[in-house]
Amino acid sequence: MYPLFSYSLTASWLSTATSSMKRPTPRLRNSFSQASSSFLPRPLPLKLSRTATDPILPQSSRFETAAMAAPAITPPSTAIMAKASLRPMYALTVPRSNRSSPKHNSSILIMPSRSFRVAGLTLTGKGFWSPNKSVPIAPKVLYSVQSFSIRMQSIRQVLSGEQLDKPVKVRGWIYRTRSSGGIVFAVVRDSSGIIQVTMKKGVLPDQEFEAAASAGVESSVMVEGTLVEDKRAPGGYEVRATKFSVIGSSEPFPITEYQSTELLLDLRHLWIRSREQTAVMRVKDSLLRGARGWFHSNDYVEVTPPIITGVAPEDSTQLFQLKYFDRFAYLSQTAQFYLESLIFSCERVWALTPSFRAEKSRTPRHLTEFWHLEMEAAWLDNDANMKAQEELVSSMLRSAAKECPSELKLLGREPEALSKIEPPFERLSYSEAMEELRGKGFEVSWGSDLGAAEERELTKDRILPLFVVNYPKELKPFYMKENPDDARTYKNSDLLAPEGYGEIIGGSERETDNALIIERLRDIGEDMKNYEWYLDLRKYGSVPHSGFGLGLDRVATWVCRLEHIRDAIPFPRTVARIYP
RNA sequence: GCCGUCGUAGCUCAGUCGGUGGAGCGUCCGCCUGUUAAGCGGAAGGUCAACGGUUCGAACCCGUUCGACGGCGCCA
Repeated sequence: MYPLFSYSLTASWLSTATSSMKRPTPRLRNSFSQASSSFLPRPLPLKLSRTATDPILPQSSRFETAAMAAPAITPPSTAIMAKASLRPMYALTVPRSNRSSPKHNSSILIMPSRSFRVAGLTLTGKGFWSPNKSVPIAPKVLYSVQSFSIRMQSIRQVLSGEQLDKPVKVRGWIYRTRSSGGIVFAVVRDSSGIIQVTMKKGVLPDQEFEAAASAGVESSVMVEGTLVEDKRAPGGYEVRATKFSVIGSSEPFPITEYQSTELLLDLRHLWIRSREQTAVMRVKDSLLRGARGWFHSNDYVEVTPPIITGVAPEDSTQLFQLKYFDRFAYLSQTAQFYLESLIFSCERVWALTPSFRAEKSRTPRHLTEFWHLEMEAAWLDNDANMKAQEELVSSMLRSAAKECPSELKLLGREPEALSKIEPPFERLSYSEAMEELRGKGFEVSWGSDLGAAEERELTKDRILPLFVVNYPKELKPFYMKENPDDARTYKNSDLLAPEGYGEIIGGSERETDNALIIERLRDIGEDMKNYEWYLDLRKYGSVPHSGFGLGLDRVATWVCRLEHIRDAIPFPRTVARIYP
């Protein structure tokens, strides 16, 4: 999928253009808003070197291609985008350099959308841009884009209505068709949305009409036509086609309106085209960007721990074993120990890795392969650890709410409500949680774990996530730090998502006393040899430190209001399924 | 590891006191110039998960196997 506007080079020119222009034309506004204001204008050195017909430009057009060289010219005043052949192109109109030199009128700089490299410089006349002569800013667009062809647009862009009653061109996949004799309605989707395309017999060539009438669901198509407002069209806009072509025809699509869970899982590679699944992927992408942003602005270093390991940090029955040459290795179920060893240099680290659990879990909350977002920081106690967690989570939510409002609405989640989930989250001690549950008629006693039913009860009516802190030692792993206020418990916390979605983060301050760690390892019958390197970390300048692991797919399940975690990941891996 | 449900057309399902298998959607053909999961008419499409047993006769009763799904525990 081509982005509508390209990035850095375009941005640098456009930012300059914006600042020096009095009235940007409406069609350019989007590009300007994407231009980075911090990007300093850079003069582009250009020199014409030869004349050629560029194969990606219309055959009839003859252009001068330019090679990069000194000298420099100033940036253009106006940018327009052109579509040439099948590849979207970007054109920057350079104003006349001076009135006495009409040769330089209507000059265009063209670059392919996905490349930052300049593909060619075109001029109506021959000549060089002078190194010292600055090009005056023109008050209006000097070159009309119409002489190229209609630009390709994303459906989201088309639905903005900017091109109302004007020619538009979209491409995508047929989402649904309906026909009625001389008229065919095709709903076309692309990665950004759906729009109805209407084809009337006689308006477009018969051959193209027939192609539209017989094109099956999921055929990839390219359509040219006029964008009109029409209340009868879903979404309020439709494209009245004047040109229609099937790029890739589709056999009868196996997913119809009636679908069983089993079928959708077997046809996962096709089902992920659905609007819901697309929305989930976009939301997840945005959550991740929010997380990255938070880590970056808090001086965390993103590191890359191994996936193949030789040591089992927790109960080894949960590990996937694999043949590793002449011995065995395991797929990592947490990067924690590796992150702990990295804090002695980087101090604050985080990593996003797949984690693997060979548990035969059959629940809506478990995958055997999931995306684990883990953090570890030196000089951090568990209170600060929890503050980091709530800040991180709310940054992720803010990001999704800001970047994916329509996707969230499609999934039944109000973006405004999501962005209101801000720190502090409520903290409930394990003991308090047990009290509360007993008050609600649960038969639990101190020392029993919080099951799915208990977690649901604690969070079903909440809007904000809930921290449950200081669990009994028996319920948690050996590496956690003892709670000085209550030696029966650890300095740890679980973060439970609201609305009954359950645990999304497990975190703790780490034990720094090797004697205690060794004692606990002996108690659970671990082979000390496997932990030598881990114990080393406490021997050489140990520091108090904490960290946590967040289940990215679980967060996405909650944010997207999904019933099952497997819909939060494109190709779920569960006990029963590794296909497709 | 534990508890539960299901397997009939490409898809979703109905069908059984045991007697030669049905609908809707999809596909194909025909009609329809404003459809909204369009409508109307017609056609094709099935080793009733597999194997074994009971019976004159099994999609249906019994057994075994395979596959899938719902949930618990474990965790993120």
